[in-house]
Amino acid sequence: MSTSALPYRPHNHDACVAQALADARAICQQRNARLTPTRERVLELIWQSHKPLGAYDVLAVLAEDGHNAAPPTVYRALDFLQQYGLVHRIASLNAFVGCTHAGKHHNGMFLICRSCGNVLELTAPDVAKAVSQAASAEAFQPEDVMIEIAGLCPACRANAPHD
Amino acid sequence: MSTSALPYRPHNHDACVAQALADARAICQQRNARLTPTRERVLELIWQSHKPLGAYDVLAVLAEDGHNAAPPTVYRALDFLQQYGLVHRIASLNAFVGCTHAGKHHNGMFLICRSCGNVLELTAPDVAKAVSQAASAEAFQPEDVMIEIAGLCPACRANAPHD
DNA sequence: TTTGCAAATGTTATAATGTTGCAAATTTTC
DNA sequence: GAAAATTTGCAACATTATAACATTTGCAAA
Ligand SMILES: [Zn+2]
Ligand SMILES: [Zn+2]
Ligand SMILES: [Zn+2]
Ligand SMILES: [Zn+2]
Repeated sequence: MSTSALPYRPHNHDACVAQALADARAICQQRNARLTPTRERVLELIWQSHKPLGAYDVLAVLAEDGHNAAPPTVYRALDFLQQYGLVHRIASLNAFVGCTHAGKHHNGMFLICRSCGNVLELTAPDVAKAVSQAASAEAFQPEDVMIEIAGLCPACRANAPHD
Repeated sequence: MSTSALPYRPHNHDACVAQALADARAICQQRNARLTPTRERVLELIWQSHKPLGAYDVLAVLAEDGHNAAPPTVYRALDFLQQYGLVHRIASLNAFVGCTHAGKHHNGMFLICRSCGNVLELTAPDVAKAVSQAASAEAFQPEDVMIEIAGLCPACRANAPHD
């Protein structure tokens, strides 16, 4: 069962999603935030795909669910999930992925495979430090750091070595 | 004269634009690319504003020029300018800025002030190295690195210290 | 000069992404 | 239970970007 869209590293993705949802519930409870059914469903949908999911992709699945939702429903849910660090928006793709470090204070850095579309979120302290120093050197006060790297993942490199 | 929209650091912005255009002409000639009037005008408009300019902002100015352009005209010009490294697209803003390192091989890193809207492009070798190492550690082959940092520029920090 | 081709532009329509505003429903608080 | 706050439903709209095809332009070979 599961892993129809082969993720970046093989694993039981159903368990992966279930864990993410459990974490999300815990985080929201701790912070007195309401993980309503719609919000939870949106989070689940985003997690089920390791590939970034667009807002209108989410909307389409909600429609299949029988949920007669309009764009604001999805965008509001996504805003909420972002606010609580449960999903990230990938600006270069206009799409969203589940945060793999939810709850922890972190600045994600995303490796986006241009071939298979999978995305891996990393926390790279060296990168964060270098970015912070570069900003400081300009007396700039960073608040939101966005790092998105498009390229080829290991699997796709192996499949197409001469590119 | 000029500098109606105060840039990040004070300077004669007309000269700044003129230099950028001269550089662009040289780069295009060297690479046998045609910097046509529309392309050059779009580049000029983008340079005239230190703040990122949206495609439809460009379109509006072209209309004022009397140039009855449609969206594809602008997007094509922008594609061309990006391809030759003359402008960058800021994904988090859906907008474009002139490249301050045109011709040189570089990966821009952008400091975007959320208060005044100005953008500073840096080349930070330490950041580039750290990113490259982090990607290597995942056996990922980076091709396009996007770093956009939203925050407060020095001037705006000074104006609103307690935020 | 003319002809032929590729690159660039014009034109129309449409797709994709994201927002505003307000009313109704739900949940929380008192 | 009533009042207040949060969340959702809904309709319209705004912004950003692309597709498809016709036309023009720049350039070079015949
Ligand atoms: Zn994260
Ligand atoms: Zn891949
Ligand atoms: Zn640049
Ligand atoms: Zn500023």
